[in-house]
Amino acid sequence: MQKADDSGSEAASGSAVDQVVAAIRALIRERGLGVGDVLPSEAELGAMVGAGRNTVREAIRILKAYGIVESRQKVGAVITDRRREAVMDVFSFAIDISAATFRDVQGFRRLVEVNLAETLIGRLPAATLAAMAAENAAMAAAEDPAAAARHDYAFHRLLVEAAGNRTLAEVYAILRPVVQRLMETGKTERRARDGAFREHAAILDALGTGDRLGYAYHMNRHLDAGLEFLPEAGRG
Amino acid sequence: MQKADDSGSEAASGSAVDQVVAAIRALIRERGLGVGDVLPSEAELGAMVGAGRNTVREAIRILKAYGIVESRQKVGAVITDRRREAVMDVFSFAIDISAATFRDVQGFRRLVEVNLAETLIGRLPAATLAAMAAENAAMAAAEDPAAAARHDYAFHRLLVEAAGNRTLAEVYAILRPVVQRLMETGKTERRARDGAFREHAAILDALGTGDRLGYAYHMNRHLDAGLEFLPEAGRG
DNA sequence: GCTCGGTATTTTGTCCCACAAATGAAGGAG
DNA sequence: CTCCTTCATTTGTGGGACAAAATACCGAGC
Repeated sequence: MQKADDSGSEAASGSAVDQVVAAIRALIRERGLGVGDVLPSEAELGAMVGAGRNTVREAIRILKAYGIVESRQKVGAVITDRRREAVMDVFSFAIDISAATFRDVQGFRRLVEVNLAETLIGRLPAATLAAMAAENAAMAAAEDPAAAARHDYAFHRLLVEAAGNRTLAEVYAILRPVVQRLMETGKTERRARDGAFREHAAILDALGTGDRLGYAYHMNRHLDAGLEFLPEAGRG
Repeated sequence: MQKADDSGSEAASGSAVDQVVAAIRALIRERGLGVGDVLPSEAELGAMVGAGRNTVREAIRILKAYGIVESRQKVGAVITDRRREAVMDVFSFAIDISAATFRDVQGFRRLVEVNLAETLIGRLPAATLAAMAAENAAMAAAEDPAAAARHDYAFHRLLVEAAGNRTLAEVYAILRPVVQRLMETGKTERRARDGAFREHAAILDALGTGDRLGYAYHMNRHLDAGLEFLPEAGRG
């Protein structure tokens, strides 16, 4: 009864569910569907691909988990874009994020943030600098590590967004759960939090005075310090 | 999709599937399950929560989409942590392609690739350099623009992957459709393709001789040239 | 003619059942 | 003791049924 072996369309990898996902992807692409458009009903999709409704439902369930569609009864599966929320949900699970992931993401931040000086210096509005200073002060004054981490992240987000590149900003939004959690582990000790505050201040100072070398130096130190509280296993 | 995560109980207002997801989360937390442990079978979970097997399957499907579990027949759903891959998969889904997007992505590439010199110079294996040269030659010799674009992208992928940062490599994999399409439009004219070939060669030369300024100069020029064939609208 | 309310219909949500496929486990033959 | 066969368990897929929700439609009343 299964193995319709439908040729012609996406020869997706393995399972029937994956094939349906691929078919829906193709459908979205070919028909140019965007946010607000509705997918065919589950029964229709099943007929199109030669799959049962259960299989189609599991495929749609994947897309829902991805934040790409929402389904409403009587209407069907509507295309949305809540992918960032989905990412937050993914990392809200109680599983610890591996040290290797932390290191890798921090390495990515180093590749990007340390080199932002060229783009930012001289082009950074005073308002942005002031906002960053405010976040830094709020971080130092925060009650708990989670709040401090939020302000720490906000500081860096302002920095990154000031570069004026949307792709970069979105990448940082994706990485936010990992980055912010790492920041949180680095805020439990008073000493470390004070160190981050001083590093932020030095970074701001370098940005204000146009000191590129100083910026790179302090940013490098700052990102290194963020990894200080990770277990030593799994170098990256 | 709530954030029950820390609260003691599992209120789980929403659908039955959401309740099962919450129950599994609670199970993972309470039993302290980690990577490698297996969840109870679908039938057992259904009995525990009072839900049908289909409902349980959809809940597990969400966790699979999140990269939290993998299921193998006869064994069951084993806990893994492929969340990073899952997140990247989410964002590789559908990217809108407009002139503004091209400009933005190219700007992101500039932020990253121009500054890779510090990381790469002196640490780039000869084999990688040779592979990049081979891709460059293949690009120049390619029959059609699409093939040339594939080799162009391969050249840059080798460069980026040589930095040894997984996050960066995965971000580039996400951007691949956009980047490669842009490369394709820049390969239709013979003159432009020859220019790209020479720029690649100059980049390789600078990498080989450790000429950081030369690398940055040529990479900047190269990325600029890639935008030459875009319509003028929407400056960045 | 227009508005309000009830009915009809479509579509998703959940459950049950059945069987196929995979695969680890147990048991038997050499 | 080892290898092979058989078995049992669990996921994978398909089909059917009914409930719930929400839109669409149609008729009654003003």
